[in-house]
Amino acid sequence: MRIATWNVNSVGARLPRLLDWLETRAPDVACLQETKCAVDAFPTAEVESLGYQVAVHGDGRWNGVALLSRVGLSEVRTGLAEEPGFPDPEARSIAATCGDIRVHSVYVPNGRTPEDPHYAYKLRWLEALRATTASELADHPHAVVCGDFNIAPTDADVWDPALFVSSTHVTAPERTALAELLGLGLVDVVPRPGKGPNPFTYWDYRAGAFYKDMGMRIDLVYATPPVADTVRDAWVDRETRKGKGPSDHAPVIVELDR
DNA sequence: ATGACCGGTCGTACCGGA
Repeated sequence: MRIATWNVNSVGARLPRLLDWLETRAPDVACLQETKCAVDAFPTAEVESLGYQVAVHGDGRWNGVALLSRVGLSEVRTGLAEEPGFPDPEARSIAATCGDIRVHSVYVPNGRTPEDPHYAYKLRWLEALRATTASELADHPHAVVCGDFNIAPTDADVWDPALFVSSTHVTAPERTALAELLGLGLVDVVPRPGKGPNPFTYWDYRAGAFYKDMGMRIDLVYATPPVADTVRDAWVDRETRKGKGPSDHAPVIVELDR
C-alpha cells in the first residue's frame, strides 16, 4: 500500500500535474492540501476517472484539503471538534477510512509572524487537532495523520536555522504542539531525501531556493505504531517539484507492507 | 540543467504563502 501527502498549491493551477502524478506515482491514498477551491469546483470527475474515490473539504479561495483513495473511502469527517477559526473555521482537515487505515489530511495555519493573531490561531488550531486526534486514535489504532504542518520539527529540518530565529515554523510553542501530538503515540515517518542530505519537502519559489536546496521539512507523516511497523520505505518525491509549473511543495510517499 | 515567485481575485495591485 502506498500513501502520499502533497500540498498542491491550488488544484486548479496544478490539475494536469496532479493527474499525471496520480498515473505515474499511483498512490493508493493521496492526502492533498491547499486545494484552493470550493467543494463544487474540485475536479472530482477527472480524478474518479483514474479509479479514485474522492472526499473534499473546501472554502473557495484559500485552504482546502482532500482525500483520494482507490482502496475504499468511508466514514468521512471534515473539520475538528470545537475547531477554532480566523475568525470562522476554515477547510483544513479531512479524515476517512481507507482500507484498514484511518487517514487524516491536515493543513495547519501558517502563523505569519509570532506577533500576528494568526500565530495564536495556529496554536489554538494545533490544540484542537491534538484533541480530535486523541479521540480518533481511541477508535482507530491503525491511523496516519499526514499533511502540511507548517512546522519544522527540528533545526535539521531547516536549511539555515540562523535565518529562522524568531520566525514561525520553528518556535518552541509550535514544536511543543507537535511533540504533544506525537505524544499521543504517533511515530514521525521521516522520508529519505530525494537528493542531498536533507529530506526537505518545501522550497520557496524565489531566489533559486530549490536548486540550492534551501528548503524545509514541514510536510509530515505521523503514523500509529501498527502502521509505522509496516513502513517499507518513505521518500521525498523531489522530481515532482521540478520543471515548469510545480507546486512549491514536493510529495512525501510512504510504502507500506500491507 | 531542477535555474532565480506564484496563485487568487473583481485585480490590472495586493494579499497570502513560509
